[in-house]
Amino acid sequence: MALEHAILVSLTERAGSGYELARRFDRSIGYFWPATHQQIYRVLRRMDEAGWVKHTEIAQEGRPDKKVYRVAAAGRAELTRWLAEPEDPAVLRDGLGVKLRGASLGSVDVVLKEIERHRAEHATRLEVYRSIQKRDFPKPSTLHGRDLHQYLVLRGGIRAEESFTAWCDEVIEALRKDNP
Amino acid sequence: MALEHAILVSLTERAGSGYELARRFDRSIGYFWPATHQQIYRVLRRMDEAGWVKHTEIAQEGRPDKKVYRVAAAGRAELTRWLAEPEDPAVLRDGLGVKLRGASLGSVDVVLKEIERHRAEHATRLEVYRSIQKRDFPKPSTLHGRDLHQYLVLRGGIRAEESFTAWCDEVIEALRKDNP
DNA sequence: AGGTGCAGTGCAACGAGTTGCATAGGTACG
DNA sequence: CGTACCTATGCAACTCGTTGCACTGCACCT
Repeated sequence: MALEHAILVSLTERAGSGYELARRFDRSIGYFWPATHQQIYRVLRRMDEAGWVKHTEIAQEGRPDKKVYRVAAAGRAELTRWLAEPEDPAVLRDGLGVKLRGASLGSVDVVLKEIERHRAEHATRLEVYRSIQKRDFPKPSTLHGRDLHQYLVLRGGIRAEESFTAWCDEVIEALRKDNP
Repeated sequence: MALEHAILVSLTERAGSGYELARRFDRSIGYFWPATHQQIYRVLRRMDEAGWVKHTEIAQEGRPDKKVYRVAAAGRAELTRWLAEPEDPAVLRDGLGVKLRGASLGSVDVVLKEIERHRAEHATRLEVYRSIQKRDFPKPSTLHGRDLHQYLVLRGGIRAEESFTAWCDEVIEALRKDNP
């Protein structure tokens, strides 16, 4: 599995503390692999014990000390091993589909409102992603290597949110027509 | 949370055994909420103890006995309660994004092959969904109520797979151009 | 003076999902 | 005849993810 690997990818790009990693996940890698600070701390300790990463304690003024992690040789080896290993395709998992499926057992109107709410949230995420795209990748055709990969991951997030909001629109329209 | 509720929705439509439910999940509800037989058996027992469902043991010839579950009053109440309750929007979680992000740390070529493989799998799922759509919902504009909801859920699965395969295509093309 | 929020790490308990295995009889194939 | 797959249920162990909490100290707002 992969929180280990997601962290290794992030740490290879740049060393950082658990806290910093948690914030990075909220942005970039988190589009495809969300994680809370709790998970991250636990996995960091595990990887430290396994020798995949090393940490240095850094004393700070006015702030708590922090542990900055770097990827060790064993971690790099594990990462390349994992990159070459096939992975099971992901599955969708969204309670909203279950709600829609069961809508007629409760109030269709309430479920409709819920779908509108989700649509709004996903549209907000979409706007966030689009503004990142504009800011960080204004000329996609000029990208290469790591920057290109990062851009393509962002594109995945954008496409997923576009598709989801479009589905919500289809559902909302159909339910409105059916439920006058 | 929601495996309970997914099962309640499915059982409300039609009573069934754990085994049957597992197979139903492989098809319809599983597009949005996959579950293994293990999870289903465990949750069924839990719901039985809680009085949300009742079971009848049915002896069969040439086959093992089975327990057919029906939704009880408490289960119906729980289901309508849950339907009215707001739910957190789902997040994407796909290791493929992490691999792409880290591609330059290993072999871009190997990651590209992996993406092609995922594309093929998702395309297969998409074809399955489309054939279900053709077979079960040839005239979507005539649908109402529960049938309409079921159709719209399927549409969600179709849209998700379409969007994913299109993203894979974008990635494959971009990586090929970048990696001659 | 008190509340909120940020930076920073962490424990403990729980809930959800995964994997391997066990049992058992029937059918179908080579 | 053996193997493999289908129906049918379930235990045990494990990993993964979630939630609530604890502690420190500074900055900012009202």
